[in-house]
Amino acid sequence: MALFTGRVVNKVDRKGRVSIPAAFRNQLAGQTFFGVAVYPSVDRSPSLTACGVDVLEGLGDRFRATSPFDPSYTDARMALFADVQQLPFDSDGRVLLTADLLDHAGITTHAAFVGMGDLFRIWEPDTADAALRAVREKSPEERAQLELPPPPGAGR
Amino acid sequence: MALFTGRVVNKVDRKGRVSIPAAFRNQLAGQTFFGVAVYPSVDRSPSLTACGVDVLEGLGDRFRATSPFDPSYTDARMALFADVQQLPFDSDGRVLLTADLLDHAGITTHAAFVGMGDLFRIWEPDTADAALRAVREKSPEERAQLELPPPPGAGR
DNA sequence: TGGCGTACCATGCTATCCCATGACATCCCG
DNA sequence: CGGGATGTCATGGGATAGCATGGTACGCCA
Repeated sequence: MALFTGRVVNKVDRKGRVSIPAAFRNQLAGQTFFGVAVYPSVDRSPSLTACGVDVLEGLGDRFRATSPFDPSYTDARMALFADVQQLPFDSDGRVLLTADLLDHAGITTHAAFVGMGDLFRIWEPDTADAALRAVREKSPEERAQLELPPPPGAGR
Repeated sequence: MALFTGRVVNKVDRKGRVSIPAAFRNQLAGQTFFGVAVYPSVDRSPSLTACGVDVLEGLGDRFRATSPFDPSYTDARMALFADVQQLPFDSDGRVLLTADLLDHAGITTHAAFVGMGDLFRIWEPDTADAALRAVREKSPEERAQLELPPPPGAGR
């Protein structure tokens, strides 16, 4: 499974293309879709969140098991999929970020890729630094207490 | 399998023709019917819901497993299938939206395609934006709580 | 024969592909 | 341990095919 770590800054060219760091791209090899899924971060930070499409396909399968006429899941379907762009890699491992995405993150000439485990984020580099600094400046005690998901099989 | 994501606006010409976005159309390649199934959204929103015919075929198979004489399913058969139009792609990947469908969604010159996973919706663009805004403006906490289908194999 | 619906053709644009270049980092061999 | 060779990676630009869109010709049915 994909595990994204580290922080890399790459250049965005005049066409909006940007190389996905090779370390990230290699994590995504062997998927059904050779590219990334990117969406504006849900926490309203000026950043983009990215993952492999297999994550979305797992979600899609769950909806596929429901009736296409059941209105219960309409909001969830929109919230999850409407803002997601599936960006294919070109032959050199680059993707074309849409104007919407660039605008949301305030990215102009450079993009910072920040590993977050099974996801990664794309920032304007200065903004990324500020966000990282905020996390690092927490005291050791605070960092030790950061909320983690429960381990698998934990009681409910 | 088809996974529709993102939002695209295309033009509707004087004849009611509209290009299905290539990203969506390619998801539908290799189906038994080269086109889309479209019906007025059942949640009474002024939008159309669309999917590949394979989704409906799956539904049809479930009815096929029952007796054609069993009156229990008569209403469901009518409710589900009567309002569905199967619209074939022309040689350029366009479909001809009927006056009924255009009217239901209030579409005149432009149509917004919104990905919803295994389905997508077609809206009048401004109406789509309003609906999307309503979803986006939910807090991250609310969005995390949206009702999802149960994961496969979940208890019943 | 007229009207309408359908299929086919033409065009401009944009994204995609492909190749070239340069910078590193690594590896291998002396 | 040093230096050169090799391959990967990031980046830029130009050619090409695909896509969205508009228009026209044809055929069917009334």
